Amino acid sequence: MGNEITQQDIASSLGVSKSTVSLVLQGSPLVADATRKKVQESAEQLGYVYNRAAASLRSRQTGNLGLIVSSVSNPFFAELTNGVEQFLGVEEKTVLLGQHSEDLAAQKRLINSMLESRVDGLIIVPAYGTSADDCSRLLTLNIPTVLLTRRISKINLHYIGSDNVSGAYEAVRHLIAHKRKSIVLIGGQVGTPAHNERLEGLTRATQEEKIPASRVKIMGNGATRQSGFNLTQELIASGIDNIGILAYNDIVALGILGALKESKYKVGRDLSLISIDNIESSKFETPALSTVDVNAPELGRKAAESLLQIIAGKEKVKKTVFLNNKLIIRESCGCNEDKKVS
Amino acid sequence: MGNEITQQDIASSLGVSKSTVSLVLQGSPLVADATRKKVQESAEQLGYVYNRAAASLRSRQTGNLGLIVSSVSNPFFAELTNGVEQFLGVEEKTVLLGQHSEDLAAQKRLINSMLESRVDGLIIVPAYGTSADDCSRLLTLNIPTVLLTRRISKINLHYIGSDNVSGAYEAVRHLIAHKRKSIVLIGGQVGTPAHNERLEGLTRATQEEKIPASRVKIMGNGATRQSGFNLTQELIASGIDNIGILAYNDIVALGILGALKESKYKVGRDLSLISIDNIESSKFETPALSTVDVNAPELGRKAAESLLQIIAGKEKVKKTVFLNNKLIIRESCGCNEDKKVS
DNA sequence: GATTTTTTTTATATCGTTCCAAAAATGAGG
DNA sequence: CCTCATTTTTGGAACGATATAAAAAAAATC
Repeated sequence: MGNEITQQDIASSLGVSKSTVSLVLQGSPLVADATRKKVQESAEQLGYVYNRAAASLRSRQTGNLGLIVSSVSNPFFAELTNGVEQFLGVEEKTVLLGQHSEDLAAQKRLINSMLESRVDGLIIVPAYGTSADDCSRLLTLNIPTVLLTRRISKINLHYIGSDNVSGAYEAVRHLIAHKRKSIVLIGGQVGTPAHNERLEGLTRATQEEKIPASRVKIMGNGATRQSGFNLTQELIASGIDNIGILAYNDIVALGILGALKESKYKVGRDLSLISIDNIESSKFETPALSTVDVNAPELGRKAAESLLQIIAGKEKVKKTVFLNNKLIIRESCGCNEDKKVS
Repeated sequence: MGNEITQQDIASSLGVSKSTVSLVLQGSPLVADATRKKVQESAEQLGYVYNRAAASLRSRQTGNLGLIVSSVSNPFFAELTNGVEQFLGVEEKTVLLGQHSEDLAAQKRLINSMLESRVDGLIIVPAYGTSADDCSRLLTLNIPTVLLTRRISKINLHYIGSDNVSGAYEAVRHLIAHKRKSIVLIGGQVGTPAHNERLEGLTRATQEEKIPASRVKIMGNGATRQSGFNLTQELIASGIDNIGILAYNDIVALGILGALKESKYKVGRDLSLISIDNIESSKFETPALSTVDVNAPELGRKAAESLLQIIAGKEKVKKTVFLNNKLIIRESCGCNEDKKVS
C-alpha cells in the first residue's frame, strides 16, 4: 500500500518548489518549457496521480457534476444519461449518477449526497411530485442547476426540455388527418407540467379541427409499459371505434401495442397510434412507432453544455429552453395502411 | 455566494471544539448524548453541508465508487448499472459513472479520471480488447476492482459474471430437443472469453447430441442489434433449413428477429431461437424471446456487494464468481408452436 | 554596466476535515 | 476528600493541493 506520490515528491526529485509543480500540472503557461517538461517526465516516471479532492479543497472547484434521473433502465433516461455523459466526458468532468425511481425521499438523499460531494453543478430530472420546497437547498446554496425534461412550478431554475405543446399538437393533427373520429391521450402523470403541456397541444389541435370535447378522452395515470397495457385494456373493454391514440411516451406506447396485439384491433388499420420521445427501439417495433422525436441524447448534451455555461457564469438569468421536436411517421399511425397523409 | 458553513462555525456557535463536532458528524459513540444533540441541532439550523473532499483528504476514504460500462443505452448495461447503483445508494456511497463505448482510449481516460477522484473501488465492464496491460495501473496502485461480465486473461482481479458455459449448453440442448438439425451461433466478439465460453457450452451440447461439426456454424462479429440483423440476412441468403439459433445476447436476438420478420421464415415454426441475457423487454417481443436469464440487476448488486467486501479487506484472495443462470422458455424457441419440450 | 521590464520561480498561508495524544470532567470506591 | 478508572472533550498537526504576493532570474533598453 506504499505511500502516495505527491507533488512535493516530484518537486523534491527535481529540486524545484512544489508551487512550480502545481503550476505545471494545472497546465499554467507561466512556467518555462524546459521546467514543464522535466516535471511532466518526473510525474510520469514516479507514477503520480493527481489528487482532485486536495485540489478542490483549496480551489473550490471539484470538476464533479451530478446527474439525477429516474432510472437508467428506462431507455429514455438512458439516452438522456448517455448524452450528458458523452458531453461531460469530453470536457474532462466526472459524472456522479443518481437514480431516484420517482421516490422523493431517495431524491432528497441523492441531492444531499451530491452537495456533500461539492458538485460544481447538477442536472436533475425531478421525481414526480417534486415541489419548489424540495429544491430550496439548491437555491439558497446557489448551486448551478438545470432541470431536464420536467419542470417544477414556482421555482426559478434553468430548464431544458422538449416543446411538448407543439409535439402533441403535431401528433394529434396527424391523427385527425387519418380521419380518426375521437382522440385518446393515454398515460402520463395527470397534473404535472409535462402532462399539462401535452394536453394543451392536444386540445389546441382538436379544437382547431372541431373535434367535440365529448370525443376527447384523457386516461392517466402512469408512465410505464404496464400502465399503458392496463389502460388500453380498459379502453378496449369500453369499446373502440376509429380512434386516434396519443401515447404519453414511447414506453407507454409499447404497453398499448402489447394490449392491442391481444385484441381484434389492428394498429394502423383500425386505429392510429402516435407517441412521444422516439427512443432508439421505437423504429424496431411491430408496427414501427410513429412518434415525436425529442432527441433525448441531444437534450442531454444541451443540458450539459448549458450547465457548463452557467457554472462559467455566462448565464446569469434563469432560462427556460424548449428544443424543437419532429414528428416521425412510421407505421403505427396507419401511413403504411391507407394512403399516406402529409 | 456567502461563505460556507464549516464544522468550526458549529463549534463556535456552541462553545465546543471542532473535534467534538467532527466526532458527532462521524457518528462516533465517544461523545455524550446531550452534546451530540446540541451539535446536530446547530448543524441543521445553520444549514451545514458536510464536505467530503476535506474529510477524504485526511481520512483517505472518499465513499466514491467508480462504475465503468460500455453504454447505458444498451439495456443490458442499464440493468447492470441499475443494480450497482441501487445497492450502493443504500450504502451511502456515490457512484461515478463512465461509459467507454468500447473505445480503449476512452476507457483509459475514464480509469484515470476515477483514480484522480480517489475512488475507493472500481467496477468495470472492460471494453473489447482490453489487455492486462491496460489494467496494470489498478494493480500497482492496488485499487479494489471487480471485473463485471467480461474477463481479461492473464490478470489477477476479482471477476463476477454469469456462467456462460452452462447457459449456452442448456440453450443449445433445448434447441436440439426441438429437433433442429443444425446449430448456428450468431454474434459476439469472437476470441473474447465470453464468446469462447458460450462456444464451449454450445460445443459440449452438440457433441453430446452427436451433431456433426459440419452442422455447426459460428457467425461473428458484433454484439449490436444491427450486426444481428446483418448476420441473419447473410444466413438467410445462404439458405436456412430447420436450424436452431443461439443468439450471443438479447440485443443481437432483436436484430435477428428483425431480419427474419422480413423473410418467409417464421421464428418458432421454421427455426428455433434462444438468446442470452433476459433483458426486461425480451418478454415483450413478438415472438417473446426464449432466453437464458443472467439476472443483470443481480449481477450488478453482487458486484457492488463484493466490492464493498474487498474494500473492507474481507476478501484478500482474488475470486472468480459465476452466478447461476436459468433458461427461460417463451415463444421464440417454438415451445408454443409444436408440443412443449422439457 | 546600470536600470527597467518581463519571465519564471518560490515561500507561506490556506481550504475543511480527521487523527492523535493528552487534558479535563465525571464517577466509583475506599 | 483523595485516588483511580472511565468517559468526554480538546488543541494542534496533518492530509495534498492552490492562491497570493513577493523574490529571483533573465531579457531588454539605454
